[in-house]
Amino acid sequence: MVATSEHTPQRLSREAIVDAYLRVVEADGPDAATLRRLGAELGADPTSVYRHVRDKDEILAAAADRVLSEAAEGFEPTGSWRTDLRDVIMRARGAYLAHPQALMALQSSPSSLPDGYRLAELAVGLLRDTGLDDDEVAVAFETLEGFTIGAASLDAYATRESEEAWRRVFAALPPREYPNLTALALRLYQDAEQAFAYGLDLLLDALEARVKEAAG
Amino acid sequence: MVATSEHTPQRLSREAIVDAYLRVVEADGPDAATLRRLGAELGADPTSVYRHVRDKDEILAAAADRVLSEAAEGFEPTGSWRTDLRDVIMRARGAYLAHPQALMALQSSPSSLPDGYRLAELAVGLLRDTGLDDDEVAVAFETLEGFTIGAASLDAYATRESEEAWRRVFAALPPREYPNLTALALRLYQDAEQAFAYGLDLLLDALEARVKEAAG
DNA sequence: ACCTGAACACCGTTCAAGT
DNA sequence: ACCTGAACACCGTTCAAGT
Repeated sequence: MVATSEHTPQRLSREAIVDAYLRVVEADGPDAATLRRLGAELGADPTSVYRHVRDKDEILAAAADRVLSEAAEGFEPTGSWRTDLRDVIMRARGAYLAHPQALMALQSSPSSLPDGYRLAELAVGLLRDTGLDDDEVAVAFETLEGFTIGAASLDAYATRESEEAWRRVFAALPPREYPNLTALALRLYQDAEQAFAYGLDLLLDALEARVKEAAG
Repeated sequence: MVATSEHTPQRLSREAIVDAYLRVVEADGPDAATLRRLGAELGADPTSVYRHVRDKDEILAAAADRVLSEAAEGFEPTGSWRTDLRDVIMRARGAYLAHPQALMALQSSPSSLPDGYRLAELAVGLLRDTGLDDDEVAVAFETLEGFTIGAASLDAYATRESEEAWRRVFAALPPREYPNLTALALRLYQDAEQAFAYGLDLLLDALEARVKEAAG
């Protein structure tokens, strides 16, 4: 019966703040997650959170930690590096799609997340399993990271309307100067998930070819 | 001697505003380009620009148009789709690295740039030259677009310090739980340009293989 | 016809005051 | 020990007033 943290009924905590942040983003998108809105969500003054976190970036980092570690939950390796790497990357994409702002904030202020880097650890491990040397593993990891995070951030902010708007913009260009873009316009941006999978499989194809060539 | 636009010595114009925007970003980065700063740069009241543009997004779109069309200047096709596509993509990367905010703003509000889509037109044309069918050309274009824009936006905001911070974060993780990430930490983020080129060549390798396989 | 400047509705954040 | 609320230094933007 120690319960030192029990006898003061603390209304706020880092965990509650992260809960509120994730709830707001899932309900109304990343732009709705202002500190004033978090205060309302927590039934507290907007500035109360500063008792528990240094600044907003710390909330985003804590949220990123939770989202990333949840995305890694239940991963089961099959033994095939290609299958497993594809799984890991699809999980990372899901995390970025759901919480682009929290995850992107890590880029500008790298921080040491307690559980958040399991997917990255898995990806690096699987790349090393291929037998490629560590210098190539490093750039291959950066490639997959850039493609995954980059494509996901574009897709996270895209809507049915913005995709349609792009098709219209391209279709409306002067066909003399833009014969290919106008011809292709209506085929573009039909299915972001499928386009990502196509690109990812291209990258995995090429990596597999590099592995065979290095082994042969 | 018509000169209808001459007899009123207009201090501001869309062109002058875009000039000022590009100058500020090149001097002090995208975050410095506030409307108040643009006003100071133009020797005018911060709100004067609203006489010439609807909102800030319109300034960003006009700047994107200029940056993109300049990036396409001087392109000379060699006749090899792979060589030319690589050139086109590297030019697009340069534009995104220099003005990430202006170019990224296009994503959320697609607009019909007068000259800005020449690189996109070239990329689509080169992909069609491979002989792949138009549905595959569409997803291949989206793949290259996502990789190029995504990697460039990450790289645009990265600094020597943030890269070093990431290496330190990964190196400091508990090695029992993160054996691969800690082992690889110091090899990561050494040269963004080289890592991008590696990834781009992987994608081009895979596309070339798809072309051969479709032809054979 | 064009520019100014006060004002508005937002941000994240600080700090003295409350309980 | 924790929370409040006024206040500050910023944003982009609107609109009546000036020349």
